[in-house]
Amino acid sequence: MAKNTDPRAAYIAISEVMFAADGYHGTSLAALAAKAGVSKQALLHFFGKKETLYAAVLESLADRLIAQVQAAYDPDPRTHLKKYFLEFLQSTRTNPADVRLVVRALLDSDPAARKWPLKPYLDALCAIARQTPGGQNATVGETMAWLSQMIGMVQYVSISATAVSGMYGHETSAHMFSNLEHRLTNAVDEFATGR
Amino acid sequence: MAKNTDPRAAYIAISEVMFAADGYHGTSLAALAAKAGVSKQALLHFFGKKETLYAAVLESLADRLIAQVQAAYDPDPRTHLKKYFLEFLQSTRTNPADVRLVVRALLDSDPAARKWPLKPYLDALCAIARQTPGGQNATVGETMAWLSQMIGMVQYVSISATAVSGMYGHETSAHMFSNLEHRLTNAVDEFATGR
DNA sequence: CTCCACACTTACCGATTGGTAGGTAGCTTA
DNA sequence: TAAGCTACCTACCAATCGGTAAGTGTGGAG
Repeated sequence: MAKNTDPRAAYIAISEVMFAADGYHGTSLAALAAKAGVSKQALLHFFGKKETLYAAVLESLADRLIAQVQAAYDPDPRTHLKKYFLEFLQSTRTNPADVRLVVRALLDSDPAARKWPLKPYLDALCAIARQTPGGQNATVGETMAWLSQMIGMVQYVSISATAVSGMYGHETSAHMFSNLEHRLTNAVDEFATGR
Repeated sequence: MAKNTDPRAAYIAISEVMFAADGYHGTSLAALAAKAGVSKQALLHFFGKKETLYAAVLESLADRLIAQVQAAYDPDPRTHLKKYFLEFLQSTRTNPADVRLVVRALLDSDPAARKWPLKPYLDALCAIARQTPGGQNATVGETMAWLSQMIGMVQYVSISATAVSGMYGHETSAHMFSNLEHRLTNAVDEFATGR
């Protein structure tokens, strides 16, 4: 019953890293099992299907993203947003798997399947943004549009960091991160004051 | 010899759409062949391996991206950039496959493999940006950092459009595009005038 | 008419895929 | 102690994977 020995959570953690690295189709049950040191059937025992395991990984990811938003809490919504985005940017350097998973989930999202595990995360950020002075005059659509651009910049910089490092050196890549810090802070101020 | 009957180009075009939709690992040779109305071996006859076909698709993509940059030419580099980014944004709505491919290529890019087919495209944009008054004071790293954020916003909005439409309605998604148009134009002015 | 390169084809291959069937060791509960 | 649950295991399966081998038909050059 102890959580530190919950095999299910351990399998999800291992699967997340591998799905993030190679995508859903690029990651086989056998490879996941080998990494976990068990047989395929240990995974199938808990999740039944590969698809269900992937869904569990995305759910766990969503929980972590929301927790990160809450961890950056500040009574002032503008400061809350700033703190969150800077920590979010920082976390993409120490833990790139999450961003890769989100982008892969976006790419693979089936419009027909209405299940969208990351919606609560976006809703949480949207609610905070609309508490700022500038956000009160903004519609949900405007707020979401702005949010997507914020998140998009962070995620794109993160996933392209590897390639950019290879092409132009890691200094250029590092520059992208520091440049983005200023841009994020400015953008939050811009939005929070209503432009 | 006539280009409109060149089977190789036709196979690349079909493969691009399918690789963009389902990724490299999610697209089988059999599926590609079925879409093209030929057998697997028709594809292997031209490309030898699936990997080579994928590389040809990326090369074709890079050519098209560079052509798009050149098509937006204007004697004034600032206008050139504005025209390009707006057309780039527009093209992501009419032809989402390209953006999806780029992002997938970024996600799947192997740091060990030094081949990076999209570098000429980035170099072309970088050269134009550094011709602007503000760009002349910027290092390559600063310019690349800025460029990545521009491209990142466009690409993220494009790939998340499907999911956002499902979650918040297509009006919100449309708002993201129009909002981004202004932001891109302003950002080019900001960069070109040196902040 | 012959030759031959081109653009394919069918037939087949071993390896790997996700998934099923059925068993088992160990702990917990009655 | 017997029953039952959890957390696995081995053994196996059909389908599909990327890729090879060996032709086939057609159209143009000599």
